[in-house]
Amino acid sequence: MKRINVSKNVIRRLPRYLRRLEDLSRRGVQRISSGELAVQMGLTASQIRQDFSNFGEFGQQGYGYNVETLRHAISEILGRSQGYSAILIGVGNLGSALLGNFNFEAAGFKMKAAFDVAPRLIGKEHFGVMVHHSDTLEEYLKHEKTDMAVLTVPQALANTISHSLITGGIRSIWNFTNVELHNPADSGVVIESVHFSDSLLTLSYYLTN
Amino acid sequence: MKRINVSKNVIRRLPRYLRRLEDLSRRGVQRISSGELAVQMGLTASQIRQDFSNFGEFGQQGYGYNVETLRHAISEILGRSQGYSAILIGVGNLGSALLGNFNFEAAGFKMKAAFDVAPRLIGKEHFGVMVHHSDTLEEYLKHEKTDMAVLTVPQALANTISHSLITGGIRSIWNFTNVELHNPADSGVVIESVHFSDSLLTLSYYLTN
DNA sequence: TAGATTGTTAATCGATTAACAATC
DNA sequence: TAGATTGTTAATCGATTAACAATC
Repeated sequence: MKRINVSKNVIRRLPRYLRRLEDLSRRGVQRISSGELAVQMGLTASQIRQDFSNFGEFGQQGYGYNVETLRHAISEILGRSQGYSAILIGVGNLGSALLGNFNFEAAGFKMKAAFDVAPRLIGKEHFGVMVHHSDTLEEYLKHEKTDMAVLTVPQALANTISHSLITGGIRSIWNFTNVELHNPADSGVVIESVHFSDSLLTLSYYLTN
Repeated sequence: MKRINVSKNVIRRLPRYLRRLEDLSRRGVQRISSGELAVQMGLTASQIRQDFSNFGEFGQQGYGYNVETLRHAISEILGRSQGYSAILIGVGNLGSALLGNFNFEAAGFKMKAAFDVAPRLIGKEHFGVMVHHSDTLEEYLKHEKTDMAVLTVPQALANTISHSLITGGIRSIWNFTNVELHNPADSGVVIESVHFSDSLLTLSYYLTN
């Protein structure tokens, strides 16, 4: 695999390809051409072939792509079989919703622990995950190498906890706080933010204009 | 305002500008140049001026931008004062999290009603919002012009309900189901999807590569 | 074999950056 | 006034699309 400087746009399309391929696989489709995939996804065949060619050669002339092979390849590119370890900070409504409904396993993450300050939660399992007091977070990180932290704390705490996580050696943060986290350029920590309000305001723009 | 064909990239940046300007406003900053804003946001001054120029002239030579004026202008461009009406379908963990924590008012939406099928919820207020039976959705839409529906139902129901919403005359759908909704090209319905798993897989990619 | 479709090179299109006259 | 900074035009860069030889 070459993978020299793959553009952000391409990377953002990979999960969409994966979702479509999983759907095709589920429906028993065994092969697909870039042309057909393009129609289904509202892209051009050229773009699809260009995108894939960033990572290798997955097709066959005259045939197209084997759905299962391609699905697996993209899954690997996205690192879904890496078995990353995860924790969640902030077991409120949203934190609970993620613990209870979101399939972390399917994305290749193992949810190891949760953290909160509410006495009623601490020391108990919540959706199968043990909740610890937030004060023990730094100690936890010292002993448990953790690849990803889901951040679902109140806005006021966002950067404080983010700082603890980064100095504690976390490798990435999935940020739901709607706060722009401060991340030193040299930290190497990956931050991916889900900004609900940005999304809704974008919708509002299209509604208005 | 010209607004001839504003690019998607520009539109996606607007909420970020707004967030930054609100922050500056809160901190009492009264004016800012494109150069300073660029440093704070990790963009170029050129890009910022280009972006704003899509919508009009908000600055002043030799001075820069008045924070409050600019904040208000972008807020209006995004339609935040339009007072849109909203409903939410699917009062599960995630639906509840949004009803309870997300500030719809701040984004210019009034949450009018919620829908679910669980008997324990129906007919009661949930975070100040009355929950109706999903069977009454079509009837509701006939009588109440509704600008936006938050879709937080299980995946299996996503496209069925989405279809009801579209035929019922909804103007937009904020989709949290992680399902690609089928939307007839001529429906004119705006669909904005928050794909949690796409976001996490993107994070996973950066972690892996 | 003939038809289909890939991976890649070349052409085009669009977005970002640079430059600068206008002017506060 | 001089310095600062805008809005916009021009230049550059990158991403998408088109074309096509290779080949299954």
